Amino acid sequence: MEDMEALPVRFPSRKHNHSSCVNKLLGDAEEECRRQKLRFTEHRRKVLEIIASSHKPLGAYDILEQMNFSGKRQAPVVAYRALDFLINLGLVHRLNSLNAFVACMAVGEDHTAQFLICRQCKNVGELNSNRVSERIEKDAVEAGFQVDQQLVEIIGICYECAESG
Amino acid sequence: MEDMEALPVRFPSRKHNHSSCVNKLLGDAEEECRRQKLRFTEHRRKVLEIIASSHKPLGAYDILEQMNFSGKRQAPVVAYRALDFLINLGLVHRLNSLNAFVACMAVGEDHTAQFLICRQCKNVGELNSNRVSERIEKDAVEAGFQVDQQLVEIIGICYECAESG
DNA sequence: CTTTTAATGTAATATCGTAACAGTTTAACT
DNA sequence: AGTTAAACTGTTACGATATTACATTAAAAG
Repeated sequence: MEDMEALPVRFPSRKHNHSSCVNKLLGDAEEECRRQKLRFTEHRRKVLEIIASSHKPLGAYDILEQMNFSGKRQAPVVAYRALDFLINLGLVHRLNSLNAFVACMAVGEDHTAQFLICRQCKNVGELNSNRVSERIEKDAVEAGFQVDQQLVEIIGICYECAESG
Repeated sequence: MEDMEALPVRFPSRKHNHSSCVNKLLGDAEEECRRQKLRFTEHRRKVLEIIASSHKPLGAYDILEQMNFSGKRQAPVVAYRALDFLINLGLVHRLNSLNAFVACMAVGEDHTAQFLICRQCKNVGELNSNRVSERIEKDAVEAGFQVDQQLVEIIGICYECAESG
């Protein structure tokens, strides 16, 4: 029997409002940190802001470049530390096929992120399909494997790029 | 409706015969190269041999270390060139979450490799489930995304490790 | 207000991967 | 066979990604 629930797909449209989605994410971060009694420091805020301002995946060194407030270049470890923090909070995802990072588009929804990576426009969306994650879980278990973590990255062409040739 | 076909799972048992699976793979490689009129050179053979002799993923530099025949250290690019070749032939897979490489366990079967990575024994198996790949394909298409390539890595605990505590 | 925990600054280094280019081998074609 | 084109190799250098280690400072807890 097919599961007919709607797919919670999120792919960034070309014309959506960036600043509002950045603000939303920063708000979520603050709230989450308050709840968990974690510190939302300047570095962490800045890194989240940088990542959220792009739906294209950014490398750690790209992020680092944009952290030159006060003209001072930060050491790599600064970016990596903030990224680790944000990833643990579920606010940022790492794309293993690209060694790059994107903001989460479904904060707080307890999803198993599957990523849609457009190889033309480089935008990244999330296909958070329970059907996919359950299928993986079931088949792995059937194979005698106990699943802790799933990593699904789907490379192809997004709707808008397909449209425009 | 569920698809009831058997899962073609392959997870290396602790007691399987390595040398026979290495030989099989080398044989497949030779045959495939003959068919496609490609050259199965010394480097390529050696790299395949090294990878096939381990079901644990090996980094490019691990492989390189084992290429010291004639006491001479090879340059990294030597390993990467051979790896590219073997990957294109479908004889070797790259694990993006580990920056490492494993031998294919289903040569010539036209599969969309999904990897089972045991975080205890570090062995890697293939769960080549059409149900999974079709589910991903369908849901992505439904989301307006045209899939070129799937990358699925499943991290957890294998059967044998679960058994032995 | 002191103790402890968490975060930062800084330098060095490890790990992974590629570019560029000259030289050599192999295959293909007269 | 001799010539040409394509593929592979050797070598150097470098670029990109990520972590370790340790001293210092800031924040929270008691």
